[in-house]
Amino acid sequence: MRKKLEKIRVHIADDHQILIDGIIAVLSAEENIEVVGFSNNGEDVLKWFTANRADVLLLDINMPKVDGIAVLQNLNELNFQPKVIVLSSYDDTKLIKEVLKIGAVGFLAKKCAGEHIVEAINKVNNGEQYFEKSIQQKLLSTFTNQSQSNDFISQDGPFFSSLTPRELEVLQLIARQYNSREISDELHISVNTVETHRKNLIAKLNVKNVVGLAIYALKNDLV
Amino acid sequence: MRKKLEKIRVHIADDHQILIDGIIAVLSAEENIEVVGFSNNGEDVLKWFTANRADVLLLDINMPKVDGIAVLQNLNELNFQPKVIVLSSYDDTKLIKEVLKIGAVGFLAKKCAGEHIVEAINKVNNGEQYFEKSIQQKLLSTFTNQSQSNDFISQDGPFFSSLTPRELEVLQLIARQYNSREISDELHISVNTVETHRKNLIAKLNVKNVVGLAIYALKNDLV
DNA sequence: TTACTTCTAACGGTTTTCAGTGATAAAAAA
DNA sequence: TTTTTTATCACTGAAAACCGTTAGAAGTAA
Repeated sequence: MRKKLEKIRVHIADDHQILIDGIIAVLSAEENIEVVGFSNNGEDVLKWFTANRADVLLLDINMPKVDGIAVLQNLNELNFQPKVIVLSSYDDTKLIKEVLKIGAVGFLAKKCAGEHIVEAINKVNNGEQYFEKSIQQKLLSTFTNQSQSNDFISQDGPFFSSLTPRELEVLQLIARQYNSREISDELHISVNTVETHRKNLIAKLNVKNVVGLAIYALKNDLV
Repeated sequence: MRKKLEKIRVHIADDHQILIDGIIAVLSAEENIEVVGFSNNGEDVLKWFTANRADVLLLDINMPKVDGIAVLQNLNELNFQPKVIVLSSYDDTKLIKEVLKIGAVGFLAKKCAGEHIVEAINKVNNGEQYFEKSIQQKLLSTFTNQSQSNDFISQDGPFFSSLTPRELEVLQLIARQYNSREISDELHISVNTVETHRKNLIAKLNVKNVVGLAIYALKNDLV
């Protein structure tokens, strides 16, 4: 095991510098891990990775300018792709599935303890996936529900389908306090169409009303 | 200066354990600071302080069960009161004024660097206040605006009046997707009353509709 | 005492949302 | 090519939100 000499290169991306400093402090105790860079927004992450490389990227979803989702999508075009562990304030199963689809290999809720970061970094660097036990259970339970209720709309939304581009547009405008008529003006479509999109959004995201939509938009940085 | 022997006792309250671990790691480098406890929700903070004491409390606003605001209000009843530095995701001037009114003596946005924590802890322990420069400027500018526009309703809301406890309650329930009838059930008041509160909220916060209210609630960690 | 704030409640009317249903056409995927 | 997805539009009726205004009771502060 003379691999000990090669440290795992880690980049941290989060808009809360205080959290980055904290993680750096936690990781500094690890001999085989080295923090080689950090960014406070998605744009800087992408810039950094054009000129540098890291083995593992700790990526916050909720970031200004370019959000974590967009970062993940853009990272796919790199030659040397880092293993991405997503950091999130919310252990939302939809979000987890979303980021897994687009290349993340680990997921850490910010409410977890610092020691898990070390474990996560080591695991993903070894080619494994990393999830906390609580998240594992959540994922398993939803998968179970899904297979149980295979031919009707599950509680978690219709087959976890993601939003269409148009739905996203409508959602963003809703979160900007536009009402249906204003959205129809903005997008040059009928009010009826807007209301259809709105209804589909409420169903897909499994929320109760506009408030739920707004909160979803905000939590997912769509505003 | 033989006071060096007495370390500043710090308690950290945040629902993100990962952040707590980080701050602990940062503070562990300081000889005159000792982290003597932490909590992941407001209830635990209050429990801890009934049996223990600390010089400084780093308090997150956005916490489950009992939020930071409520913690601040309850801390006033303690015999030995800690100096409270509020941690927040957003450097919202309204929120800052709110927490200053109810006893906080420092304010740290989570996007700030870890080194500021040390500075903040030392300052408030010395009886001073602590704000970042960016926040200082923000506060100054709003105070300036306030004096300039003294006798009419400013863009920032009517005289920056803060929300009443009841309005806060209603707002929180709105942000949880409750409709007026459900809120009236929950609070045991008439639907009309709820709607009055709702109208006053929309006017006070200068938003357009429920969506605006929900977003305000989320941005100010009221959810 | 007066004035102010907060909480409560109500009325009348307009606008918007929401649920359900159905339908068409183009594009994309199988 | 057939099927599915996406985007579009329409109608209805019920529920909810929104607007403006008024007003009493209770508590607090000047």
